[in-house]
Amino acid sequence: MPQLKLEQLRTFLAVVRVGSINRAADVLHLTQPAVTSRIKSLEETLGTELFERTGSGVRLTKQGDLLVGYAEQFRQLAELVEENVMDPGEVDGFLRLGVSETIAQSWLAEFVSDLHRLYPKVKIEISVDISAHLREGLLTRELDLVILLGPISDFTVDNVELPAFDLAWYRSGAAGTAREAAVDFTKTPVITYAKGTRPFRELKSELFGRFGPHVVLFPSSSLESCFRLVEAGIGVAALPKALGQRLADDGRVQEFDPGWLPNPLKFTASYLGEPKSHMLETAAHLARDVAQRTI
Amino acid sequence: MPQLKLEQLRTFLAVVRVGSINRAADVLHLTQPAVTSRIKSLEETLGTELFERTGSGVRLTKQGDLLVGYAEQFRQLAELVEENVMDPGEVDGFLRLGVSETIAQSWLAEFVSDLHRLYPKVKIEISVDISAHLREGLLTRELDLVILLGPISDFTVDNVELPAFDLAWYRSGAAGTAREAAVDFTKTPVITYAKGTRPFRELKSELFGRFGPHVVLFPSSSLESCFRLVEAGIGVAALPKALGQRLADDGRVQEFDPGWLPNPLKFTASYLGEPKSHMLETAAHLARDVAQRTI
DNA sequence: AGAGGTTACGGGCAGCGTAAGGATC
DNA sequence: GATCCTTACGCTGCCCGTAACCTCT
Repeated sequence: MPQLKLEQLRTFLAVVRVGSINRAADVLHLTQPAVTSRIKSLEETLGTELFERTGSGVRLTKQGDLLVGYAEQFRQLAELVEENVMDPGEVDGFLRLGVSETIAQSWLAEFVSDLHRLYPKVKIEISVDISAHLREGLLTRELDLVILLGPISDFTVDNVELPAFDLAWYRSGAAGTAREAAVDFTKTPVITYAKGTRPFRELKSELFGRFGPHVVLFPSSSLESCFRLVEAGIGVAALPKALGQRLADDGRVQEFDPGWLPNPLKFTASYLGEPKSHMLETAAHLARDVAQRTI
Repeated sequence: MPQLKLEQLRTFLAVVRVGSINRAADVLHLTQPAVTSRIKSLEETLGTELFERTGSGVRLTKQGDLLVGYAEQFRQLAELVEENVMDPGEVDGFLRLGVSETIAQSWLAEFVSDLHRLYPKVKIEISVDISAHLREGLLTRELDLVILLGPISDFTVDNVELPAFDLAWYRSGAAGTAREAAVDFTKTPVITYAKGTRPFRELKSELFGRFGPHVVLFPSSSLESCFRLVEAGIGVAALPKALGQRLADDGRVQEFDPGWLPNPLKFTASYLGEPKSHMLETAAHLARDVAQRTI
């Protein structure tokens, strides 16, 4: 009785992609019975079973496998319409955005603001986490776009390179600190990014190479805390100039030059190439533009 | 807010094809406000005007013209799904069928029965009319499939040739009629198909050539009436053997051989090639199969 | 017992038809 | 005034979420 609906096909593809009705429901922001119902009604209009219901999850039947190809083509076509005839202001959907804290502290607000202006109907969900978790989230399709210490070396992922964050060494700006006193890295704790992050690993390796294993590292999962610790004179830190400059101007911390610096932090905006989404591409490039404008 | 829907695109294409919301409503079996509403909602989801509303009808805007191409592709894709993954028993829709009376009197019932068995969910609407009107109906898209004295020489039309109806001469079977008496075509009225039909024209031309302008023709728009008139002894007629045989067997009419016969009646099952419809193709070929089986 | 899927049921909303209201020729 | 499209409005039916149930590991 009913006709084929694009919504059914999109739902079908989501289920195929994640291999489970339950997880598809999450991705689609629906309850699980709703997804079941959509699939059932699709099966009814086609007069065919699309999935075998096994005990643990679903598996495509022969007919279902056949439909996947057509459904993908429908998707592509809808994508083309969105790109070429649809007013971007009318594009609707969700964008689950994951960002590193460095980004959150610098130009995230401006990026989200611009993105919202371009796609006012798109709901943006923001998660701040370390790059390793963001990478995981992207690959398991829990996130759509991640801005992290990239690139992600996976052929399913497209990476847009963002301008790097130059680092600088900071120590307390308190009056008691002699401005010219040299910092002894074997005695002063070095505050840095959380364990498990690339900057942590690189800095640790660099410090070991230069000063031996006796350096003391205070990793912190909060950038804000890092600056607080530096300000309080607990230790020194190599942190993004883009974030430290303001505090240095206020005299709360001061920059110093021990003669070497960790590498700049190279971020990428990364997203899955399949299924192709023009909005995601645009958003990733918008991130680059905003970053260039801001840094 | 809403997503693109195939139904909207189908409606859009129908409006584009017939150039009017009113006529599209007829074709789609909807009221005219319903079509307006669908188009408006499509325009809203795209954020673009698709039609310029002139006083008399609608005209495509630039954006609308752009969408037509994509909508056609959606249509084709949906068509492919119907052909390849959909159970024919689930195909839904309308089929406006136009047939000549000769067909209606012979194998129409069996054809419709078979068609309904193959596509149980398709609503079939039957019109019986002369071939000229059926041709007109097809070209104005008021009919989807016509079975008539074809073919229709128009490149937009696909014609499937059906087995021809052989004719035979019939006169009354009443006892009073001498079985061997020769028929005088200049004295006996010749009953035949309605004015404006091809058999009428051909027979008239043939009779004039053989017997001069003094022959008397009684055209009738009802085949059943033709046989009644013959049976009552009003005149003679060249009518399809497939229809006359039964009456001859009953002795109500009798076949005779004046030494010549009009050409057999060649029918075709004809339908518009665009938009492509697998169901229509199948139906046309089914008509041929049924006819071959029956005649 | 827990994870994954289906069934049952109530409520909200989209979309249809009827009817009335412009606009253009 | 006729034709064509839009707007207004009530109603129906679809589809979602909640909740309970089923079935495998």
